[in-house]
Amino acid sequence: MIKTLHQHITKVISISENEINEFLSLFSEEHIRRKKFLVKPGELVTKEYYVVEGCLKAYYLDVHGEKHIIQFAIEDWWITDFDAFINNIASKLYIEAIEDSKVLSIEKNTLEVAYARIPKLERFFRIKSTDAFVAAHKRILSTLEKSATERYLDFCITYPNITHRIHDYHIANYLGIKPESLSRLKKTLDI
Amino acid sequence: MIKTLHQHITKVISISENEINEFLSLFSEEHIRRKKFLVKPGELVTKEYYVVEGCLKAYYLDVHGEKHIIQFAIEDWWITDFDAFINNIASKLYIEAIEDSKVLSIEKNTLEVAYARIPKLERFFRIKSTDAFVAAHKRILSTLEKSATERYLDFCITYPNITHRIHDYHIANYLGIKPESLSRLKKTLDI
DNA sequence: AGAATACAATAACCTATATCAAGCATTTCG
DNA sequence: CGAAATGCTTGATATAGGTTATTGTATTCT
Repeated sequence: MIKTLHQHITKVISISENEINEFLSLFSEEHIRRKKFLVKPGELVTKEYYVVEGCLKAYYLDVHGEKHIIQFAIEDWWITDFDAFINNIASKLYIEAIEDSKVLSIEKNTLEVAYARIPKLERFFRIKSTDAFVAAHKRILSTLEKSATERYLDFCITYPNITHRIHDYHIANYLGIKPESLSRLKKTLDI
Repeated sequence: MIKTLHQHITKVISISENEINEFLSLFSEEHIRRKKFLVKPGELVTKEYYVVEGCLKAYYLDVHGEKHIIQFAIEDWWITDFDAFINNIASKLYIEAIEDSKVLSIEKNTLEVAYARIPKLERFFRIKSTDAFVAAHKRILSTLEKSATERYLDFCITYPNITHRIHDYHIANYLGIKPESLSRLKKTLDI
């Protein structure tokens, strides 16, 4: 279980066996059932989660009660409310399991201590952050530039492994359209 | 000129005078005239820029030749094509001065060497990256959730210092709407 | 198995923003 | 200085996607 995280890290930085084992020992294994929550609005978010197995979604409700999915996370992805986690503020997000899932969690305080003991980890998380930043930028571009149909096709290509695991209304929500519109859009694609 | 960058960094991390001066010495001052480019598509992006004075925009042209502004940068902001810079790939962006501007630039290689000599800098750029990531996420949320009018009001509140310095068609472009729509939208706000 | 619930598809109508086109004001430049 | 280019506003019309409602089909629960 820890092994996938081990590989995930050593893919990005070179680090001694001692150091990485010390770091991995700081994570806790958590099991979370479908429809249960890792994070709810108003809570402080003290942990960051690495997904070992399953599928989760991060979403929030806007002032009109509309749900907006920000991120899906499957195996080998990180998920948390980064805004809340980084800035020590109350979460605005729900993070909910779509499937029964297994995650590895680490406390923010623990992570800070680890940064001090093993500076290479700063590098790992800096790289992860910039990657995430670039991905977020790409998503901004796609909403600015593309029609719902194009975004749906992009989604299918980029996340083939997620598409068949989650409902259409989740995808519609992620794309920022209504399920009815996604349905209409899919019909025109079949022709 | 270097002083604003000095303050910018010491606001975020604590670092000795020797270390920060060593780091600051790695930057070059560049002057760039209105309508001139720091970056053009197809180029490798080897530098990151800190704006000391002036105003710049980062934009790209989509397959239909439509222009999309990703970011404005004024005094005390960083700008580059982060995707190209981080992943050593050809840029897809234009970075163009809207006003005559002064920037401090640092080479990627130089920055990597600086990370090795002064590990605290990893921390600084990790924090900057996560901040940028969170800001990008907020922008995603706002395009998913808000009307053009709401986004315009947000823009005016968030960037009061930019609004009066750039043309409406730049703002429209940033908001993802046509100048005509922004004009109409502003008319309804006056009532 | 049968009832209840959740999800997907479709249709008719509505709204925000795009598109196309024209006119006016302001800035830029020979 | 005057002509040209640039930017803003306004009007008429088009379109993507939203809203509401209905029906059919799969899941889930007891």
